[in-house]
Amino acid sequence: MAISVRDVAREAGVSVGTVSNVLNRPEVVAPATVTRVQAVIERLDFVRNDAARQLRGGRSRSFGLVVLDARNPFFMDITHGAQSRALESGYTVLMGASDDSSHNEQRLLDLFEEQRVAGVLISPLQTDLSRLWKLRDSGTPVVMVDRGSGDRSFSSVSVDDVAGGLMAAQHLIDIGRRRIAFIGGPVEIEQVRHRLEGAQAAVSAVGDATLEVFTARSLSVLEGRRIGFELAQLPSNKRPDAVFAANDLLALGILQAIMIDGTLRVPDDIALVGYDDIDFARSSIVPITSVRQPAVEIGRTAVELMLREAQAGEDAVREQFVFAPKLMVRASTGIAPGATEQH
Amino acid sequence: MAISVRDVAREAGVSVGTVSNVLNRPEVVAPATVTRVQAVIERLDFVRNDAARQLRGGRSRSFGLVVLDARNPFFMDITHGAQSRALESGYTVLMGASDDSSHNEQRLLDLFEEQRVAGVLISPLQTDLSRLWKLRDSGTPVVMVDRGSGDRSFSSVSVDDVAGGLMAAQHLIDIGRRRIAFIGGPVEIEQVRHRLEGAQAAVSAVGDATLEVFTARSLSVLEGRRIGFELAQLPSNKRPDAVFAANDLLALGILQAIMIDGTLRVPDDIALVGYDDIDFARSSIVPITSVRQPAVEIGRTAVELMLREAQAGEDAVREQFVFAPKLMVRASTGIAPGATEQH
DNA sequence: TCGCACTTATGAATCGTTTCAATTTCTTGT
DNA sequence: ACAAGAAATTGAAACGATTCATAAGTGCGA
Repeated sequence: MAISVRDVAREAGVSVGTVSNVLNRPEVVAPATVTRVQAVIERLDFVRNDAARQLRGGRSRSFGLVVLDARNPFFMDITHGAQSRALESGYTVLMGASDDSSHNEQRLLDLFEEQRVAGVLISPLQTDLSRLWKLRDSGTPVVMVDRGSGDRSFSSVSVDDVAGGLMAAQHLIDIGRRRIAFIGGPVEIEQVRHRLEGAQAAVSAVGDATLEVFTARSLSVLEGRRIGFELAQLPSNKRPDAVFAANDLLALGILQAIMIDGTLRVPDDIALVGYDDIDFARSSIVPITSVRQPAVEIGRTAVELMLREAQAGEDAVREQFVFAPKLMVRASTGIAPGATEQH
Repeated sequence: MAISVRDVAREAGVSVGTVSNVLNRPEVVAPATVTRVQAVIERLDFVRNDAARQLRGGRSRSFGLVVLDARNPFFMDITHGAQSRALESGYTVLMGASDDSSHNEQRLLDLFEEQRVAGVLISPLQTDLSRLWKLRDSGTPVVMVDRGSGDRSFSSVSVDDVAGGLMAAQHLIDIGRRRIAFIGGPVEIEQVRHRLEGAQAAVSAVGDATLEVFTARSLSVLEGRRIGFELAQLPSNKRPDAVFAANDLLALGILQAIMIDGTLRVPDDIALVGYDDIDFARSSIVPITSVRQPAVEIGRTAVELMLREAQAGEDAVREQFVFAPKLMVRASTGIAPGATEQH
């Protein structure tokens, strides 16, 4: 059924080796031959079989990317950045989501290993990195995304989450809030823990400020809504006057719940800060103050480090790239609605 | 370096054929042998080489999915649905975005063809489907996603866009609007044309209603914002009193522009209807009335049809699955903000 | 005319898995 | 104890592209 190099070779009156050369290093083939073979390729609709190519070559020309949540615009942007950088160097990106389940994470890594991907970019769920060590030992370079490599044993691209958490909480304190709620989870996610850590640092530096932690089961709009209703129903003497959500999806859900409930006003009764600064944070009912992370850049840089590491081979230098977060202040912490927003 | 079936066979004292059987049909191998071989596999950290598998098998166990815009939550949801259904049957989904460029579309299809994917799911950009015919002729089943197959030559999963456009415009007319603007593009996208068609039908059925068309360069938030500013600056006698945007991203952008500009109120001065009903439509500054499409279901169903078609082989029955759209009315066309929204 | 260097082309070996016809081993009933 | 049939195992062939050592062809100066 399918046409192979052999068919092309026969039809063009050359050997298979020559066809392969026309495909991969035309400069070593006589121009006339190149033309003739290409004509036959065209005529027969020959399409290279990537599996055979890969089998012989040992490695594929794809990177595997494991994100925490494929439906979160933040990770979409990372993926986008990674794809575009990879494409520039002739690579493809296979993306999969672990969706807060380390079982899924394992499955994806197994899958990528079977595919002999040229490298794995991962925003790991667990603190246990042994699987990643094993992966690298078997010859697959690994780069951590949106997560630093504490001991510098992996290349990584991350944003300083402790600093981000700190600036979020500090901002709430600066606008006069004292009963702050941190909403985030699952705690397995390092990013969440770091943001909380930063917030705690800011709060404990102020005598009369308190930080109450609400654990979320996932970083989703739905979960945010659930918790938002819970908050809205608290008696006013138990209710926080500010919320710092571990990501924008949660923040959006919380905001929805508060609006639907209707008894509280944002930011008057409750101020709200999110994290990631996804596009939709600025266009929500009340535009949400959020900690910005350069998602597309993170994706691009991760692939960049990957390419370097793949090039260098065994004795690769591990690079840790850390971006600085930036607070985007909007109506949910006090800027009047309708006023020109910060960019 | 890497362990192969041969190594496992040697170590376990069996033939390679038996190792393969343990991997693929353990029921034909004696239980004791299965155990022994599996132990060796475990011990040596053997990982199947998918390329070799595929080469021998002729086809990969992945489907290729081409969407119009990977960062649009609507397509994210389709992807999500497709992934989850595919996984249930042991398949993987490779997703790529054409981003309004038929060049990208071609590149992706070429890539998928080289990979010998088990099938291609595509939301095609162009009306010219010859590439898809060729693809199918070469043995790759094709299913159209979010787009009907007019002549029933392909299996497809779509939503009745004409009906959707009609109900959107009809709703605007019902709430008393007469100067309606349709904002959408590029016109190459069939979905956009159909939605416009539906809107035109609704408008032309009412004597004093008019429909003005603004062509967008892309279906993005940014483009929506550009057009939104344009609208906001029109003198009141030239300004539409209602906008029907071809998707929610555009609608969101338009809304942002109007809010930033600050001279107009939604829905009082301009009512707004979007399309797709992405999660973020209901949590925007003014919750947006939108035409709902069951995105996750579309993805799942597309893979379902794909599986059937792949199973049936040559003489496959082409099925056209058409979902009905549903109007979700929210504040941007009049429901008081804060009131409980429709679900 | 010969020899040397250089350009082209060749085709067998290779990658690692799966398949399947052939062979060996095990059960059973008599 | 033996034949017949079932169960388990074997190993060579095949998938299709790439590589590389080798061979064939060309040009040119002596």
